[in-house]
Amino acid sequence: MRRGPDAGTRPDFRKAIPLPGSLRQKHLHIALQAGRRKRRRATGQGMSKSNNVYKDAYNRGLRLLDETKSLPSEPELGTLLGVSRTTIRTILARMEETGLIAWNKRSKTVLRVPRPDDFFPEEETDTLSQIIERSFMRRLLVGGAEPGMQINELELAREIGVGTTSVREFLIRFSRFGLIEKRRNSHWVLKGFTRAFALELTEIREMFELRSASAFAALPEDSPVWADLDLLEDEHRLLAREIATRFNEFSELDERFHRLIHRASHNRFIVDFYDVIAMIFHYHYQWNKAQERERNEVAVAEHLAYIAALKSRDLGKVDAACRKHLKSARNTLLTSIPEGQQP
Amino acid sequence: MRRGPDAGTRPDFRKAIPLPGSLRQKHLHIALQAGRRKRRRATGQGMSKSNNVYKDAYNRGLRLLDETKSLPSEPELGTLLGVSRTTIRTILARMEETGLIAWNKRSKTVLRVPRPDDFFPEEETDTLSQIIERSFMRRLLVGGAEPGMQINELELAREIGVGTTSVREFLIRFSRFGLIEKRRNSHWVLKGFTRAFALELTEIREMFELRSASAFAALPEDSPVWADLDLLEDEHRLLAREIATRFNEFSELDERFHRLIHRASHNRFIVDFYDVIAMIFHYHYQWNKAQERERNEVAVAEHLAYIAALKSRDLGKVDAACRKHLKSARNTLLTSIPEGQQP
DNA sequence: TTAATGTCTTTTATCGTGAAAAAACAGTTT
DNA sequence: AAACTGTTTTTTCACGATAAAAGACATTAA
Repeated sequence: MRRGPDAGTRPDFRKAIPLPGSLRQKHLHIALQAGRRKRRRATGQGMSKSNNVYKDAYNRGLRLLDETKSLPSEPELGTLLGVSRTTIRTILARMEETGLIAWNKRSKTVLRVPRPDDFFPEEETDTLSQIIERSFMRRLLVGGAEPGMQINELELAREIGVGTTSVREFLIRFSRFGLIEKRRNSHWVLKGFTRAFALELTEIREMFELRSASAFAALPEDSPVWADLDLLEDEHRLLAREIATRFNEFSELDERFHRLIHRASHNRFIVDFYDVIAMIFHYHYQWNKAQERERNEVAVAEHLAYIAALKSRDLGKVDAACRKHLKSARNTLLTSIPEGQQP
Repeated sequence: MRRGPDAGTRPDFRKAIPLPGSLRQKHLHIALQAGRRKRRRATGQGMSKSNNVYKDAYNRGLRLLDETKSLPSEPELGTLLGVSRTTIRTILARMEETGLIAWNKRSKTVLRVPRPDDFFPEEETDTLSQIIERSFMRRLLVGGAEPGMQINELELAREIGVGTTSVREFLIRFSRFGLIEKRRNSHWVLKGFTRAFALELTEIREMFELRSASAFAALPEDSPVWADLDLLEDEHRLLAREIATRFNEFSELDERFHRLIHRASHNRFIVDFYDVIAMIFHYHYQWNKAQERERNEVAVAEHLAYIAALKSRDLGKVDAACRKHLKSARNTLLTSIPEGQQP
């Protein structure tokens, strides 16, 4: 069960211990891009919480300055940026400090247009769980993560440079994706991104999407979803025309399209299940760039046919178009899974 | 929207605040059975972890003493009770202390049969998450928990007498049941055990179980599941005969039966989804005792018909029997949901 | 030499704590 | 009076610390 010739370059797998069950257990380490990432030091006291909410909202707030000569009220800004007034006031305070606005009670006059260096760096705006998820998924997909391996909370936390609580909470949330499993009072076990996983995932996906699609087609004329569908159709047409240069924008469009369809099921379990699919496809797209252009070109065409079928309200056509697209989506996913031996 | 005459005894709902959206948000409080439960005090330092694993294993270990005159090796005991050797040794130490056994290295001789007071009290053997779950579900089902209410981690933690971390982790785990939802950077919202919930749940259940049932019927002759099915059939027959007195044992049998069928799908998402159903039915059975005997009597008969259909391998019969049972299960669930008004 | 026991180390489960962010309250302005 | 700003309180998020439990290593008995 040795890995390829590069096995020596990733030295920190624990020695496998023989188990009663035939599964050999190893540990899942995260290989960090360039040495150990050391977050937050030299603060003396353990820093409790990063202010990424503020930083992210600040960056988004800067973009508002381009458009107007004065900002709206604090509560309005709050809804606009999706944060509380407390955070809005922190943002305004900094905007005043850096000379972007003049702030006096109700008047918030824009003094200058933001420069690139006014923005907080991207990586400081990420949620902790996003950081953890990325590290974890990189490790999972980069290879070297064999089914049956142990996942060690403490080790993960240390390697990513975060507290154990955050890692635990991440793993609990992540467990619903079916890739890991907890042993009571003990470690997590990696079930792995295997062929079996992909097949089980797509089985459910097909079941759910076929049902959602026929529910969609049965929706009344005056339902707002038809307008949404028209908009998405336009976007697909546009993308199809410029596919040579914009093929990497498909992933995002794909998700919006399928979510729209799933929402027609009016079933929270179906809608929520799309999170699993979206997660898998998100990382899969990032990782497997082979024939990306061709794959996406085909998919866009399939989507357009699927949309046409929906608009026809002909359940037979919908079923056929949906099946066809899901089949090729499954094949793309399956071919991207390395693996040769699986019982 | 006042609750019944006992409303005054549960005084601590927060005043509802009017919201932009028409949903009135209230807070979900837990009404504890007899005043506030104060766990762990007077220890000075915050106690980190209860030793319920030890206590539960100890209790189960006591039952072994009835059967033999001497206990097996430590590792063997470990696998038997499902705990580590460390815990086994703590157990043995106490058994020696209380004069239950004589322990010297490999020899562990039973000196006397355990008395009732040798056992740790039941409530000390519960997991923290079980405690939290019970409190939470009681509140949910006892009424007074309206959709749209806020769930406050801190408040829950204080009322149950546990740390916030445990409550957070519970809520994250619980969220996959579709009854609550998190607002980013803010509180949880109760979606409620509504008619809509029950319908969405049963829709998926029916989809999954029909598929599992036909997969089951298609299993080869020599598959071990047929033996399992035979055993379950016997248990059903036995229960049917003594239904007058043992009707409350059905719930557990029901779960085992359906899990066996779902396992035939060989799909982790289908198998895992049964957790949602089991959870709902578990609390539903506890709460709704109306016509319990009659309901269970009918269900046992339906199960037996279902089992016969499976054994016939006739897919048409399987489908019909499965549909029939699921339909009456859905009706039972639906009639137990109070609620009059739902948009 | 295998499988147990005895001992030591590591990991998990849980708490209290503190900063970030939200929410509530109180006072102003229009 | 409605909507805003200013201020205070509460809650969420994340950390380090610690006892329980698991796991690894060392030693001994069969």
